[in-house]
Amino acid sequence: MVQKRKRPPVPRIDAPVPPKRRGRPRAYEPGVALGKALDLFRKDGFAATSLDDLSAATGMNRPSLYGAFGDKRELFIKSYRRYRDDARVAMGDIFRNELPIRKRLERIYAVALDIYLSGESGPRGCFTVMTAASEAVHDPDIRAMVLEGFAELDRAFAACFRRAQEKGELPASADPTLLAQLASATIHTIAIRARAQVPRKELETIVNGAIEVMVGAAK
Amino acid sequence: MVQKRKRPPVPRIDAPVPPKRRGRPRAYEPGVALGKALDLFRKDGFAATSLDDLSAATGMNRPSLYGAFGDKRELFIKSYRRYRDDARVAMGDIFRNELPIRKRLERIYAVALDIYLSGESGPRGCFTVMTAASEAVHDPDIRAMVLEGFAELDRAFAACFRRAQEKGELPASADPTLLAQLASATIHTIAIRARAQVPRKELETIVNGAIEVMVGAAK
DNA sequence: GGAATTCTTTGCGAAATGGTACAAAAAAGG
DNA sequence: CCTTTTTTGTACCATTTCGCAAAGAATTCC
Repeated sequence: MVQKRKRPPVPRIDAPVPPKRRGRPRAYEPGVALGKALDLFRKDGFAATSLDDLSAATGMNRPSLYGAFGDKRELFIKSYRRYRDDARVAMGDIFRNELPIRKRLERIYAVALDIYLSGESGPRGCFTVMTAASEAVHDPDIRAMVLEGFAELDRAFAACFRRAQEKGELPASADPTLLAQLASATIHTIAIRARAQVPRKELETIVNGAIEVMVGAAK
Repeated sequence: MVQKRKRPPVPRIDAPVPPKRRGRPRAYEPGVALGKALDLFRKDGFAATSLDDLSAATGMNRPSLYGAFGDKRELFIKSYRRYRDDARVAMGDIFRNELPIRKRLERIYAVALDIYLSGESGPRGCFTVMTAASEAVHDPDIRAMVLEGFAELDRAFAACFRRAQEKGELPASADPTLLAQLASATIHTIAIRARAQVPRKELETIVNGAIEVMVGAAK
């Protein structure tokens, strides 16, 4: 007995080290594949995206897709989760920051426009809004996710306005919940209009006007 | 020669009289068939609606559908035109009426909610918004129609606010164009949320808040 | 090296899809 | 009654769609 069998390396919490899986190694990275799937779904929507399209975009053939993510609907749901997670990190800092309310709103909408207008073949809009318009009607699970998405945005905006009110940036008479609904409505209208290829300039005009009404006129 | 061949009946302008067409008579009424097609497209969207579905709903078989309306895309476009025409007549009176601005907005949103929440199997939302989210991205013709729809609504709202301003219901400092964009944004947000089955009560809360901001706070 | 495991590849198949060809049917014209 | 015109009904075609089964390849475990 020369030496005890080499112990498996102590798994560090944040180790990106491949954990020595057992069989044939994957030919794809689940993360990037899911990203490609999300891109496609955002571009064409659920119904108009075929498994062949998804297969081509991810580089995985259909059985692999199926094995990794389940059927088309499950893949769509996982793509949506990914979108929400991405959006959360993109927005999170700004929502949490302690900037003046006006500055904060400006940054939020700027990031939103970046997200909605990105896309090589046309602006991709807001996936939550797109999904609400299509799949959410007939699929209860998807509907629940979309509703949670709306609610989360409403809450985040409301927290912003409440904080601003506490800091005296808004009059005591202002209603944070109401303002939040207006802020969300502005998000929704630019998301939709972006999808119809309204140019960024016009969307920014809408945003600036809305900000003016929300924090300018009320001050 | 007893009598000159009976002249074709003088065509009264609004005569619903069948004009004695030449061949086999139609087994459907184009108007109602188009209405059924519109219902389907609003429920499921373009991609998820098959010609079989359309055939079943209209009672026309596919060749007849094709002959009457052209291919699926043309049928979709004609359905959309029909939707816009219907919406115009439903909204037209209210927009033209000389009611106090607040009353007017209340009525407009009430009618909008009726349109968006109707539908036997779930609320059908706003067809313009739905189409903007899906087909408008890749189809220039459809995109043009959607953009015109947005613009028309913006203009109608702006005219409302301008008129209210002239009548002294709004301060001279108010910006009708800006207010119109807010009013449209409110339309868009309730259209989307309706589609996600947010109950009417909540949508009315959003509407009331928006009206308050637009004409209440500004007064 | 052989067994076990995990993923990939090929290919199939049953169903659905958009669109059309063609004959039969129903009406008017003569 | 025969022709012409227009619409219907049936049947079909080529393609696409989703999903899966079965065999092959790459890797670890013993």
